Amino acid sequence: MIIGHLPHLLTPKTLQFQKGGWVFTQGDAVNRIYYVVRGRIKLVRNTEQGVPIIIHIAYAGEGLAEASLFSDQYHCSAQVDANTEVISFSKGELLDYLYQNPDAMMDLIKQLTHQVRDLRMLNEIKSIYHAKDRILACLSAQTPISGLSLKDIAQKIGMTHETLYRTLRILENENKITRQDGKLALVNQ
Amino acid sequence: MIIGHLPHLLTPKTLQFQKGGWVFTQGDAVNRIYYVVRGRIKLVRNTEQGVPIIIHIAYAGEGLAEASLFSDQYHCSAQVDANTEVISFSKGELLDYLYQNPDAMMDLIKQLTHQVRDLRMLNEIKSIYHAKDRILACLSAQTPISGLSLKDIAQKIGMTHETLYRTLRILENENKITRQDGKLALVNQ
DNA sequence: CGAGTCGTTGAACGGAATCAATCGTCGTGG
DNA sequence: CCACGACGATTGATTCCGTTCAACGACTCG
Repeated sequence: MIIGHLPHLLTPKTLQFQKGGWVFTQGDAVNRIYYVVRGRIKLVRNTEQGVPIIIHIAYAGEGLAEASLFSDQYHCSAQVDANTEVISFSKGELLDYLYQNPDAMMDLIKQLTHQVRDLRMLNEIKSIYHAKDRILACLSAQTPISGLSLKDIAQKIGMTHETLYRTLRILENENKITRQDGKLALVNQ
Repeated sequence: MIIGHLPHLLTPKTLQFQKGGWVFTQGDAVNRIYYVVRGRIKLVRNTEQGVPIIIHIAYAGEGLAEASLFSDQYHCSAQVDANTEVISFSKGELLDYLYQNPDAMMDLIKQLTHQVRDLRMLNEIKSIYHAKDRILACLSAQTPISGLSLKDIAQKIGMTHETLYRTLRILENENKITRQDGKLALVNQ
């Protein structure tokens, strides 16, 4: 994560939010850049047609709308979905610091390229129609799901939690996967 | 795209591929970084379980596995899915150039953050169950689909082309969308 | 001219969503 | 401390709709 590499002079601020709160709302001026430390945050965009659409659900370790580093206003709202802790940095300070530290920039590029890779993979996993195959692909691909509840995993791979529970049960009975205290693992055939 | 900002001294190479050809294969040493100029390339990973999984399908304008900038071997294979033109740069030269040009790095960061945003949004769109809603969300969200065939769009938003055709017809009849020479557009209610 | 691909429509099936109910746990406040 | 509410995990029954398989016309490219 970006956080580990940032010097303290960047005046990070830690904030606690309760479910339902707003970290920022669409149209707000972008002054600070946020990262989720604990909890879960929903990014929602109000479209011109009036129908709000979910853009992303951010979990611990993720940044909120990093693209806002380069825009003046947030293009979406960030609604807290569970009790959550976020850390924030001044956008200006962050940009200045990056610009003067090639190593930090390169590091950020590295993180972003890995994020892109993971997201692309997740996208393809979501294209798999059958729940069984999707779950197996998710496990084969080492999609980062550690620390997530089953419900969150279901959300992440695009199926209802009911279907995830049922299909895990089937895969377990078929000896394709194992479950020990919530951790899923493939059985190497 | 990154390409526009790169100086000619980076010795770009342009290559043509026919369907079925391989740009690189899993395990190859990463010497060059590729971008799709025209056509379509499938990224495939062979998992330890032996089942190959599709990681991504790259269209014109996209980079292939930018994450490989920071690794020694490709972690997937790139198979040409249609007659395709790619441009490539030396990995070493590219890294050196970036490292010495903060503006170029910042520019790359900007592109990557936007890519991340787009991918996150696409991910959420794919979580929408009903075909109608998914298509409408895709159009509302201004997902970049221009230039893609309907078949490619179907692939991108995770449904079969048959379903896309049928649902577009329904949405057209319901006056929710319009189609003029293949271009889709929302009807502003 | 033929192969390949895209766009399109039809019919049938299967499986994932949906709604609903239960149980256990954890945190919170009275 | 206990009651209550919130939430995760789980299972059941039903409905619906997206996939699948199949077929066809139009078009392009070699």
